[in-house]
Amino acid sequence: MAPALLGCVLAHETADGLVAVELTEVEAYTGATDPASHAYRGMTGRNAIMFGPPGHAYVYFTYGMHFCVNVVCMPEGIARAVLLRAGRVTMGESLARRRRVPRRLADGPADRPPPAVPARDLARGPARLCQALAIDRTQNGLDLCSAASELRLRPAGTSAGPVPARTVEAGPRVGISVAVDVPWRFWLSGDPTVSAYRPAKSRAR
DNA sequence: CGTCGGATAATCT
DNA sequence: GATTATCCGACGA
Repeated sequence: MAPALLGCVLAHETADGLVAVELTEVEAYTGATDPASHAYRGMTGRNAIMFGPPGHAYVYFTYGMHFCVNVVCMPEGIARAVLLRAGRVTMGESLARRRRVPRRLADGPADRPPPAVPARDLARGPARLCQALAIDRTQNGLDLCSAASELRLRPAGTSAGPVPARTVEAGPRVGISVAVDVPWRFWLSGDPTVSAYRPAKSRAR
């Protein structure tokens, strides 16, 4: 499922408008067989959506300030999902840019405005992807395959043409402290929107 | 360019 | 009480 999601488009339609992101980087989490998965030790309040029907959004809050979104991808009862790690904004770029709020809000009046965010960085990383698309707890559990849903996933390629041929690479997942060698991170080879963060948290002390 | 510390709170043990 | 599927700004090369 995970590499198959590369090139697919996730779109969120809100009162502010529409933002769409073409997925360029994902990670697979296989629940009961994966020590790094939120569902490894069974169902909890947070991960319940992972145990539900496929095609739904599993959104979680982490590090006290960030949201990340997954696509549930196995039948009801089997908790497996794909984390959406990065993408390229294809629609609503100005809206996505407006949603990126600078971290320092309490600056003196003489301060210059913060530098503009490069377009390639708007959805580069799982929390930034959610920020560009305005995804938070409100979207947890939504059916991504329903035409009536505000948050929709559509297949790769467009009505104007087929899926462009691209190379997929695989490697270890990011930011986890167990199962660090399992190569379940997938990305489009050479794509500039793929996240380039340190492979593991340097919290050794 | 790379590396590092800090922010910040829900979730789980 | 510890950990966390992260990001940003500062600093040094």
